Amino acid sequence: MTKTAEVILFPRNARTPAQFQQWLATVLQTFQDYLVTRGLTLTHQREAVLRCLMAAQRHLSLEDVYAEARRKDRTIGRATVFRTLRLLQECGLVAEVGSTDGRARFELKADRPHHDHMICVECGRILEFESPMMERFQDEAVKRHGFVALWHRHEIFGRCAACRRLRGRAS
Amino acid sequence: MTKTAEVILFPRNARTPAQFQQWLATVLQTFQDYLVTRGLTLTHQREAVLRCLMAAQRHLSLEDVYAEARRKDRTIGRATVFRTLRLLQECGLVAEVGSTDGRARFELKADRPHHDHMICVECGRILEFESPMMERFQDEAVKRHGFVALWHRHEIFGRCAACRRLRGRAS
DNA sequence: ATTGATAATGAAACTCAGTTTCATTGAGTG
DNA sequence: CACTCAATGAAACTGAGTTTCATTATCAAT
Repeated sequence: MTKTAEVILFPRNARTPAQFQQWLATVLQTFQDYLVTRGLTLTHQREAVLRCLMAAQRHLSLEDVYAEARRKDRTIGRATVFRTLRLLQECGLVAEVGSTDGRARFELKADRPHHDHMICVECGRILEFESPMMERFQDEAVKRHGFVALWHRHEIFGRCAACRRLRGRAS
Repeated sequence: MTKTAEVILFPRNARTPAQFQQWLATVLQTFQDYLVTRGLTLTHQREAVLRCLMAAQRHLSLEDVYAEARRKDRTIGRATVFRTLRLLQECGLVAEVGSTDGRARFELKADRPHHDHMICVECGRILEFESPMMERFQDEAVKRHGFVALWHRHEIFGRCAACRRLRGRAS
């Protein structure tokens, strides 16, 4: 299987600095609210991890977040990043997404409405797409089986337009 | 409203012994054909791994296959099971499916038409379902982005009807 | 401020599924 | 038979993920 070095996120919708601040405040508040219900506090390390994810233009792995956070604070540890990512997943702010290199990657769910992923096996690029119709039929299928969905993962692996143009259609 | 045709395929549709033999022969032939193109041979160990997967009534992990194969042949090794599973994936006979316990699990793709999975986070049960409508909208989305799909993974994690009845709706 | 309780932390150790190494076996060919 | 090379299993290795543990930070109650 192809070993891709990096997962690239398609550029997110632009945000003005003011919009970003607004968004930041909201998300931080959400996180803090969750922490409070657990008797925990929003420390500067926890905030740093969340800020990394919010500023990132791509899906980050634990190691990515660790390296990035460490650039600003030499003392932050892997363990804290790990534990914070777990907290963020528990409160629903962050989700793990698929990757082609065996490392878990994370994205902010609060960022954009629900979307699925197309992952290029050639270059590792991740294309995000929405399909309300698919969501609808999924909901229907789930209900039909008496199931209650908590989260889902829909990843299509294949070859993106750019890679097909470059290398032709041959496998 | 369009009616989606979903089918619960687990437990799988019964096969008569004769039908099973027919199926077995076909699948083994497919595997051997692939091996030949690579200058490899269908050894009894490789056949054993494939037979385990075909006989199984559930999704097996590497360790499951190893234990099962070892029941019949004390000498078979983990490494061979691992390598055979890789070969089976390469030739498209087998696919990795999601799990809740961190161990990769495998299923025969040749067994049934394409289907997606609902995975109960409580009991780990996997419900398989088809939704042609979802497939259709997926194809559409893929085309729209100039993507060519090779395979995909659609897993819905949640709580199955039985577990909800048992434990109530509380999280 | 001082104390005591407890949350939080980072470095390092540990886990374990997954993967590779390597010496040996086996199957096929000339 | 000798030669080649695929195939194998045991054991060693890998590395992302996770836990441990000694230390530090926080904060409430003196």
